Amino acid sequence: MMQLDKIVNYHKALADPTRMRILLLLSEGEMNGQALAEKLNLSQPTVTHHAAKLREAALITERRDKNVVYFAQNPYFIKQHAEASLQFITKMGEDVMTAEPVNETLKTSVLRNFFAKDGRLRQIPAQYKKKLIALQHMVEELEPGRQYTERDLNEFIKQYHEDFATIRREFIMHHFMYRENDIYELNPREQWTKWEQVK
Amino acid sequence: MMQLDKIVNYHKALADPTRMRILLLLSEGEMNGQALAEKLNLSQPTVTHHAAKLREAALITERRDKNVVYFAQNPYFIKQHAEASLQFITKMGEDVMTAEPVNETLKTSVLRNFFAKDGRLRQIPAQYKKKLIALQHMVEELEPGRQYTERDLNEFIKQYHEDFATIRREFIMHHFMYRENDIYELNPREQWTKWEQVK
DNA sequence: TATCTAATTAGATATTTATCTAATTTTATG
DNA sequence: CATAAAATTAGATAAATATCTAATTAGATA
Repeated sequence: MMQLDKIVNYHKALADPTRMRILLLLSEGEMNGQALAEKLNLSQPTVTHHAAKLREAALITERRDKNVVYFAQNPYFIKQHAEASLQFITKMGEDVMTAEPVNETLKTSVLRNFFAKDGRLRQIPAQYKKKLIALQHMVEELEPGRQYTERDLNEFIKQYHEDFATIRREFIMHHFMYRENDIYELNPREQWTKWEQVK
Repeated sequence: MMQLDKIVNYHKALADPTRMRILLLLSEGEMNGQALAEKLNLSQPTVTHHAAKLREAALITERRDKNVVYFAQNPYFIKQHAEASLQFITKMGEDVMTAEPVNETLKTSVLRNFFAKDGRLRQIPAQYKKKLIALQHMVEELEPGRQYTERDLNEFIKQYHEDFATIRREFIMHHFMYRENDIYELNPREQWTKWEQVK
């Protein structure tokens, strides 16, 4: 099973005290290999070794400046993987959805189960398809062509959910919106993330 | 560092495909050792081995009936550990709290930062102390001596947060309330979880 | 070009660990 | 008490992996 390996690899990446300490150090900000080696009292090759594993699991990113490589946390993926894993293990994907409906489309069921009567988003779906449906539902209330400041957008999102930062990021990530010079604007619908047959 | 080992062990427990498959099977409901061995095509000792690791990490529970041992997921701890780990790595504990205040008590800052103006709980604090403060804040609005049905209690909690199930469980777990015959009631304040000097 | 620094790659070693078979323990039952 | 069924424990083995030193590569600069 594909999904399973991915999740196991995520946990393998975190199943080592040295790598955990690296992430901990990086939570303060980026660091280069040498600095990490020193802080951890390890050789540089050892740091390279662990960095490779963390990179494979998409938990860190790297940038090169001259001949020094700076490592940084990738908090978005750390969070995504943590949620996906929890979901996978406990099948909590369905916990809001009491039972998988048969006579209604996925979209209807997401709208019914993840949004409260007052229209607020109960929780961000962790399953990919469902998340996209929820995002799209919100994004459809934005005005095409209008330029939103970050503040505007945050306020808009807060109507639905407190965690505006995550949702704003998702809007960009899935190409519902784009940002230029700190101004956010809707993408044309054709560019919105397409996913397989969500009827 | 103590915390670190605990979190690493949690991930070690999940960093193996066999154990992941066990949890997956258990997400459907409890199973005994033989059944697991058969489903996984492994010997019974191997199952025992993995079960021990999962138990050490508090991810499963076991009950014995006659001479067969039934394993079951411990979804509460799975979730707790996932959140604690995420928190630990990304230091998200402070993410709602923009900066650690100096001139106000922890309690004031939790109330200010985790509760919205309308009184709702933005998110359940993941840090232990802060979580207790938030729980206590809510629990103080319950009537001493009143007997709450589960429905009553859910409604009460939903005033604050959608995830009433988790919060209800926390109320019990930290001895703010107790349940008897499906009726919930406040514990006297003296029994509420005491924590170190949260002034 | 020669040299210096940071990083990676290669290769070796020791530790951890997933799995098995065989033996033992636990609990129930004829 | 003898037998049976399920589980655990003991011990062995093979695979995975964390770490090191030595050698190499990448990039910058004198």
